[in-house]
Amino acid sequence: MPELPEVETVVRGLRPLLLGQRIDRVLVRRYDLRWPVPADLAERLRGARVTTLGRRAKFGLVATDRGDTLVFHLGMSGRFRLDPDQPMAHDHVVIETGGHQLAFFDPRRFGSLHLVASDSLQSLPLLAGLGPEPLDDAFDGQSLARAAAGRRTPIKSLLLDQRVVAGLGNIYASEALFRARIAPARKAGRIAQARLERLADAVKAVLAEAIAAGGSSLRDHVTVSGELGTFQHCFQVYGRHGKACPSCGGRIVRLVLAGRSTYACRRCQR
DNA sequence: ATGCACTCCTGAACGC
DNA sequence: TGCGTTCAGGAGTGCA
Repeated sequence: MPELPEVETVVRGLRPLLLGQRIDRVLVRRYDLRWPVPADLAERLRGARVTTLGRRAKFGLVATDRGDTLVFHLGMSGRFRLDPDQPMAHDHVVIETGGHQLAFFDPRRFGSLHLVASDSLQSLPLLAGLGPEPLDDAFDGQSLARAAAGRRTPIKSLLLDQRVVAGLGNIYASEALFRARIAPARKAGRIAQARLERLADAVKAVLAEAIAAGGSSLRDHVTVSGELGTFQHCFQVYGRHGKACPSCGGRIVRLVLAGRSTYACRRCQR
């Protein structure tokens, strides 16, 4: 589920629930997520008031008036469940606030929860190495060209490198390359600047559209309230191998790059 | 330095 | 129905 548009959707869903609320209680059921949950997470959050909610790449940021920020990552299967009817096996952390219960649910436990000082988020190594936000001006054809220079890695793999652009994942990398008409296996360093500019524009466009649609829902709910994002209906290539290219009618193919499924139209993308 | 296979974990979907 | 296999939206680690 969660790439940048899905995390943005989750943050927007959490904002009205959490903003200005006092955290009454935090229950940690499992500490062994992708990274260990801080042993003092519950006591440091208890009694704190939520001041802002934001996002950096695929990380959600929940700042409190105690000077700490809760940093969450949803991994592959993470979700927040609002006021669950019944506790589920993978509700690893439960936050009680404003009369609501919010469960961090993550079967595969590839997600994580950190608590860091708000004035030095960079002290968290996971955040320190991130590249520009794709929707910011700092990310454009030029920054992409600098990152691609001399690199023999497939352009699709480069797009997944969070140091190059922070927040793209497997779905939107394929979709952006289709829009830019660039073959995903093409060596990054051998793509003309003009085409990289088109690619940067495509990245921005597909992410903006996906956010507007509430993200994509494949197997999971995206939004906190349990509604489904709808952008999966807009996929032009992702998961559509064997189906017709929406542009030329040719067959969409599936290939594997650096171990990740990749989808493309061989005729449209060069 | 670079590129990539492997790894963590669980569950769903598929083939026989 | 049941069982084994494959795959999944992430990303750090270690190896060649």
